[in-house]
Amino acid sequence: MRETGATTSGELRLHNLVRLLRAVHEAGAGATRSELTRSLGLSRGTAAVLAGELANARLIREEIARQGTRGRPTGIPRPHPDGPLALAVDLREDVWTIAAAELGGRPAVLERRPHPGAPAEDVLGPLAAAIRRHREALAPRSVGVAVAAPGPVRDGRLLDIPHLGWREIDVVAALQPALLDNDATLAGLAEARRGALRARGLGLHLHIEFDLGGALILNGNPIPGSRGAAGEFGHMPLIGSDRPCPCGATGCWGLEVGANALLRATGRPPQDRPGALEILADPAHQAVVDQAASILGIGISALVNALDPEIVTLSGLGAGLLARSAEALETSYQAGLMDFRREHPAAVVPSALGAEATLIGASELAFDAFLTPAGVGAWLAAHEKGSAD
Amino acid sequence: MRETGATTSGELRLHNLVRLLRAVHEAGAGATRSELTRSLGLSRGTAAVLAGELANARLIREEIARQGTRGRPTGIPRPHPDGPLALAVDLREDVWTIAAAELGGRPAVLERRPHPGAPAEDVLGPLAAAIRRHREALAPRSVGVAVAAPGPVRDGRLLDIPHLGWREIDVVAALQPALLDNDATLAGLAEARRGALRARGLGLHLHIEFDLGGALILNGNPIPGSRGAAGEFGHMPLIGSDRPCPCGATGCWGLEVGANALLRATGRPPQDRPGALEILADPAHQAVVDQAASILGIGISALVNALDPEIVTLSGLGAGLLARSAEALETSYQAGLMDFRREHPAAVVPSALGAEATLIGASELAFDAFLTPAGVGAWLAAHEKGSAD
DNA sequence: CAAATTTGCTCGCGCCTAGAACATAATCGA
DNA sequence: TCGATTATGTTCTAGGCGCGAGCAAATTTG
Repeated sequence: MRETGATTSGELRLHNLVRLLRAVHEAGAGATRSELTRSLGLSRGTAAVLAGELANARLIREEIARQGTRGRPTGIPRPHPDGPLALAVDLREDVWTIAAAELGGRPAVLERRPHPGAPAEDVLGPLAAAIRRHREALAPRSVGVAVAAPGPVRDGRLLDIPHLGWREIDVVAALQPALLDNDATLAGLAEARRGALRARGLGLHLHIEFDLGGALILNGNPIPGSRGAAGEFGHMPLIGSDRPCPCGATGCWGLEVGANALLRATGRPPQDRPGALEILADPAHQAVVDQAASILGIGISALVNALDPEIVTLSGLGAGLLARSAEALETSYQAGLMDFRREHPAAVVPSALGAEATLIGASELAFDAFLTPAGVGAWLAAHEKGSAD
Repeated sequence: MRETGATTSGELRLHNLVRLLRAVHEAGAGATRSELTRSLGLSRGTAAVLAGELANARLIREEIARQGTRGRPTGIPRPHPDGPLALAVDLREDVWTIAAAELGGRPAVLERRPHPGAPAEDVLGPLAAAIRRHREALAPRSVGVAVAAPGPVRDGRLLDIPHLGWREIDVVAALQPALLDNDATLAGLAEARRGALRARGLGLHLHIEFDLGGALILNGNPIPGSRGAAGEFGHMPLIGSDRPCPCGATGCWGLEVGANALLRATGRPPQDRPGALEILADPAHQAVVDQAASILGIGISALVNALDPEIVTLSGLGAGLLARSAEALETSYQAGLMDFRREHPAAVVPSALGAEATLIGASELAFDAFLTPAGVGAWLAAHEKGSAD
């Protein structure tokens, strides 16, 4: 999806426009036109034409760079203030959030509402209405909607959230024009584009809440499952447990790491996220935290052995476990590695984005669909008559 | 590596030449020029120019199609009989094989020799000499050498084979111009290009001998590890064992599936490959085979849960376990899956290529490096003065 | 044997990018 | 303070590329 690959000389122009616009999106601002020209391997003449065309279509706006270097000052192409917006939706078990992001920018929250959780129609109906309202308010600037959901997603449409009783809910049909993916996968995507996995070849992101999921990231893109349900890394029997998992399998290691593991070990009832955070913060429960961190280390070592990522990032409770119990995690991680990996083991680091990650990932997903010859081409066709500002 | 992506109109020609040549390589023969023209989205005029240029450079030769359809007969572009050759080397613990492959063709064995196994210099020295000899004999047709090795490979250069005492052997330096990868990974690559993983989105290949390795294949390409050592799927503690593994970790499930597991369960000494094959073929040892197959099923289910491949292929002993004990494998595989995966579980099938797979994979690796703008461009530059035949 | 069909071939057109030449606007150095 | 230097934007021409229309060629069909 990131490599376009032109075939005809006509497609070439669109291909290079997309490359330039994508570079602006990735850099946010911060990159000058001359830097972009060089890094994309274009001639100055071509770059001028492309930048002019993007500016004309209100996709970018060039500002003069305040600089200390010699020579004629170059421009800094920035996302245009009237440019495209992606709508990012973070759907959680008890609340949803709608945000809008400009190219290269962070999503800004438009609306956040608690919801009843079940039945699914009572959640998705109002959410669909809210999305429609915001889409209409943002009118021609909106170029796509992407939704992050807290459960396995299949075929880009169907969502399961077992403990809410959601079974094969067709979220895309309910929300109409929308892209859908798992929240952990999208947190990984965000990390790949804007966080610690940026510019890395192969990276592994693990997101821990009640469940343990994530994404394997290759060159900035999550490896997609054949049915869109990859990254369920928590559902492997890595620790010889025979505890049944709500997923239907047995002994999943994610059961011993997630929020419910902390609650169980301290005798609290399950499904209490604030409670889990309390335990994580409470020095009196260090042993419980150490135990979860140790098992996390085992799981990470198994995945590093198998997949050989360059770096592993942790978000959600995973970041907390790493912060509070780095030693236990590191010890079991090292012990589980193959000998030849111990010399240069993949670094295990916390996510750089925190709670914002899922919204960022959703907006990246929406912009990925836009930043293609088809998407940009459609925008250009709609804006080409508009002259320069 | 497969998507080139032209930027200038000059690169466009090379890009399309590579696309066409790659299509011929993938189809072997069997595809007519008009079919290729359509599937590549070219106009007839452009296709004529491209085909002419490739024929002129002795990369393809067009033969007239014997056909029953109406209309003017189209040509069948075949690899040129004087076209490029890839040298594929299968380096095993006790023997090496050198083979040569044409575009789109199977490797033909040139030389096979047993070797002492250790020290590494005594193996690689004569092998390097043999490769050099064959390269010189094939003179200008040879476009690359790729080596499949039976152990983890790091950084594309370093090879470990613990039980032969090979530690961080720089195979590439010893064999000079050569690409190196793990045999299981290359078997997976072969399966992806010429076998059961062909035209699949995400596939998983597992190769079982003494060790259990493989490759995760996305759109025909193995996911590369950050240090080139991905696919060591056997080294995860999936079954609660505490058996130490020669790799340095503990409880690796590959230990209970590979050749040594069969030998151990029947009281035989380890490292006896023919012995393991005997056990696999002997109905008296069905229970032992069932046990290994059952554990294989557990491992596959864990990997399917985590990675969501469309299909899983098995080679080496894995194909034998599937053939001899499909029921035990299937039972534990199903039991280990997450509920929502059981509806359409990834199919588990034997490799379509058998023992030839590693050589095929090595030749694909060598041709992958050639079938790029740089590789084909260099060949064209060397052959452009030569007129048509 | 003629009509129909499919494909190959040739050529002009529009489009694209590179690169050279020039213009512009900053810093540097005396 | 002011020319020299440097880096970049702008303009324009030249060279290439693929498309597509029109025509030629070769086979099947009836």
